[in-house]
Amino acid sequence: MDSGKLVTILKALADPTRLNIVALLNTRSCCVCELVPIFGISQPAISKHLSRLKQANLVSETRKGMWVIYSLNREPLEYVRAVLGELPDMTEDFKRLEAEGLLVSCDD
Amino acid sequence: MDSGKLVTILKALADPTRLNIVALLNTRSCCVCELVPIFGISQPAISKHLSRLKQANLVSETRKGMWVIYSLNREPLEYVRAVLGELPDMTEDFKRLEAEGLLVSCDD
DNA sequence: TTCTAATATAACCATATAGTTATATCAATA
DNA sequence: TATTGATATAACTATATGGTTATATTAGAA
Repeated sequence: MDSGKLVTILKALADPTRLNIVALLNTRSCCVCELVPIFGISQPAISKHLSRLKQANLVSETRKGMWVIYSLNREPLEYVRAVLGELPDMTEDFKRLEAEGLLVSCDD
Repeated sequence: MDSGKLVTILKALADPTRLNIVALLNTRSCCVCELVPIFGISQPAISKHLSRLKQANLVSETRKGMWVIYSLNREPLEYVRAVLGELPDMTEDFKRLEAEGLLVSCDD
């Protein structure tokens, strides 16, 4: 399990404002100036949220004249769904831990 | 979209240690004392992580003598997968926002 | 009952996060 | 070129987070 990539995406999603941005962008792409009045927080705050989403590859931007249009990338969402739907089998890790003496037995 | 419930689960998952605990518990249930040496952090740190997971209903505990055995609840994972797989249609919200004059048009 | 082992909670600390205001950047237009 | 409007970045602040050590709780064993 690529814990790092997954954590980046999960952290990006784990905020109500960003989650709602994702939902809005799922319906249609928006520019920054549209999102500002919707959420009632400052424009820099929205920009930072979008930057966080972009860093997780959850959104893409295209400049259109004065505006920057953000749109949703669904692949990271599908990645999360895939990993959570089929968590890795850690049996081998348990065996390795046992071999390393890291696995305490507690009679369960 | 119940943003609050989803955010609680996502925040609980958005940490490498907790994500790995979830993966381990997916393979088999563990007591706290097994997890401590695996992650190389203090017992209270593990307890706090488990408490965070429990608060999101991602794990259940049963006491077994001196030990507390933690096991994975898969329902919250399925909930996340379901929501991310079918994000709500926000078309009505866009209409409402437009009616409230909150939707700036930027010619896209 | 006393002692020991497993777990949870409290108090604390350093860093991350989400917001703010001020300012810089950049594209369109006068 | 100068100005304006949209967005990004910088600097800052308050709170949340993830770790620590110390201590309380709880169950079993002596």
